[in-house]
Amino acid sequence: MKSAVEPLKARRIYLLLRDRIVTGELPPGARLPGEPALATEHAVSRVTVRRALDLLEKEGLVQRKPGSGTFVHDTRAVRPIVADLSNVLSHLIDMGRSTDVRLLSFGYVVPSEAIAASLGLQPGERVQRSVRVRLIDGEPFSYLTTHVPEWIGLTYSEAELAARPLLELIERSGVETDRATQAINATLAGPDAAAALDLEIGSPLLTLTRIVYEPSGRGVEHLHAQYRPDRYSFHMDLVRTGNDGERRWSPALGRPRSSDKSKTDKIKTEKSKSGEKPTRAARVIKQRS
Amino acid sequence: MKSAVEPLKARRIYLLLRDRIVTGELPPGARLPGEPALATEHAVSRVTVRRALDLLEKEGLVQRKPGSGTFVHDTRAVRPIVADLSNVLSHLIDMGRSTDVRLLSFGYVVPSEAIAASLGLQPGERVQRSVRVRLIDGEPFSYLTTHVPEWIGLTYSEAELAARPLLELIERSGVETDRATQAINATLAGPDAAAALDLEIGSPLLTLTRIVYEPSGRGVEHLHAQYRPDRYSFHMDLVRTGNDGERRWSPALGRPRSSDKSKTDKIKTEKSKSGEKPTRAARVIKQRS
DNA sequence: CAAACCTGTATTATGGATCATACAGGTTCC
DNA sequence: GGAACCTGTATGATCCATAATACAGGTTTG
Repeated sequence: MKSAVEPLKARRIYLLLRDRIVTGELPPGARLPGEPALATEHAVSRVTVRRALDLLEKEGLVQRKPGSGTFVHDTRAVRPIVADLSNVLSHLIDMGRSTDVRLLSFGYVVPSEAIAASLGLQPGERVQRSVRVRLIDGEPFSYLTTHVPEWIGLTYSEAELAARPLLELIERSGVETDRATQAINATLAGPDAAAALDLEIGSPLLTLTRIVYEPSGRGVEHLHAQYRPDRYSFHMDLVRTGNDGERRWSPALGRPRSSDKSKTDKIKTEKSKSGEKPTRAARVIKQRS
Repeated sequence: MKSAVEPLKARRIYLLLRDRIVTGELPPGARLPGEPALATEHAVSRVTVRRALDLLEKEGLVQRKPGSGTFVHDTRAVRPIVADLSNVLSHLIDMGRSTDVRLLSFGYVVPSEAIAASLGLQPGERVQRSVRVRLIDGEPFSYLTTHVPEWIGLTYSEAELAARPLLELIERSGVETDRATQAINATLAGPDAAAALDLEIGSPLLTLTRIVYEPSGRGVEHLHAQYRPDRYSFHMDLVRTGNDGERRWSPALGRPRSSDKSKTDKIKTEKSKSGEKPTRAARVIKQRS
């Protein structure tokens, strides 16, 4: 019996340290354990620890000072974008931040059985499939794959999809949308999503799968979204609704009441180093929401 | 110049194929390229391809048929548990499935800065920290870390925490809880969570961070939950609420309309096949909700 | 200054991942 | 039946990640 394939130890340690940094367990400026300590702690050699630290340093997450130690880079305070339940980036628009959309793929295909079933299609019926990447201030944070029944997709062009929200185009075609279901989950980044989101393969991603229905019950849009957890997360306020013995929470509708001065609300608006990172030519169309 | 640490080739191919499957590019039932084809396509040896397929097979994503090919498994064996937004496993109770709780750790510590801030504590103030694992039908699916201010934690014992929901104990101490905030995100499994959830380090996890407040605004509970994405996911129904031009969704309150026969909370007390799966000695206390 | 840390660098040894190749046996299709 | 696929299995060679160890040089602290 061969032992199961297991990730490189260096990569494992890199991921663990990276997680402790981005989750705030190791706050900016903190000095992390010395290389010998990390080596014994994880039962690996010091060489392996160094390779993990090499990756963190290359990524700009830590800074090494010979003779002194390795420290969490402080200027890396990019707090994740916060979206409410309806997946609306209300804060962003208020703050004048720009979101761009890059259309990576566009075409008509025969969908997988699962997607066909969720949209209520006949076997063999085709759908329009598109892959888009959404960026905020030039940084990618979501990787969207959408499937729309062909008869709806044909009512708009590729250029229109790149420029306007998909749901708007669907409704423009005369379709009414009144309800949807969605599921939130987690997965690992595949090669395509990793490349689009500027991540390494195997990074964790937050996923959202949403199916939009028209009143008759037919599905009109299947959305599969993958988010960088360090740049995007779902947030909601809850209120107690259960009676007496029942302990239950329900989402508080309306605008989230930004909790007093909880530090999660501090969103840096300016990021002055604009223009340094020219986006690839390609198709980049500015789009609201 | 040392070459950068790069993931095992087998793992990379595993992730690549996995991505093509979950995104629907390779629909259930489809036969994926032969091992020699995959080997040349990715410029690796056939042995390496086989190791990638081994992982997919062990995960239940593909099925191999000697002489015929490797096929995407049609029926996802285990369907994840579905929880609604309030994190209530309503379905489970309906179905008479049992959830157990295992208390892994219990003690009083000085919390990290982030947790102290979220609970509104003074520097140096101590909290009660507990780590629990929740199981369904004997299989672990969530890893919970809770922090509670010391003055509340002292009102109940370790045994009580293992037997009763934490929120109930908090309220029993005289504290009122009326609102909470929570964030959903994704991360990678660390050593502790991986061991508790029977996963490999580096597996993706769905996380929920919830802070419960009393009316005065002080935090009374900090909950950090990590879920196995293959056994747990958040699900919600949405309805259109935006006016005219605004495309907006709001969570539909009330019971999810997924299963028509959603009876009111029938709580099955018995678990007929008891005694068959003897949980490890340790402390395992049955607990409702 | 000196002791005790730290990172940076180099060495050799070893085991595991990978490669290239070959063959056995089942399935598909003509 | 037979050709052309496929997966399953075995082999030995090679390469690379890792381990173990040692030493150099900077930083911190008393």
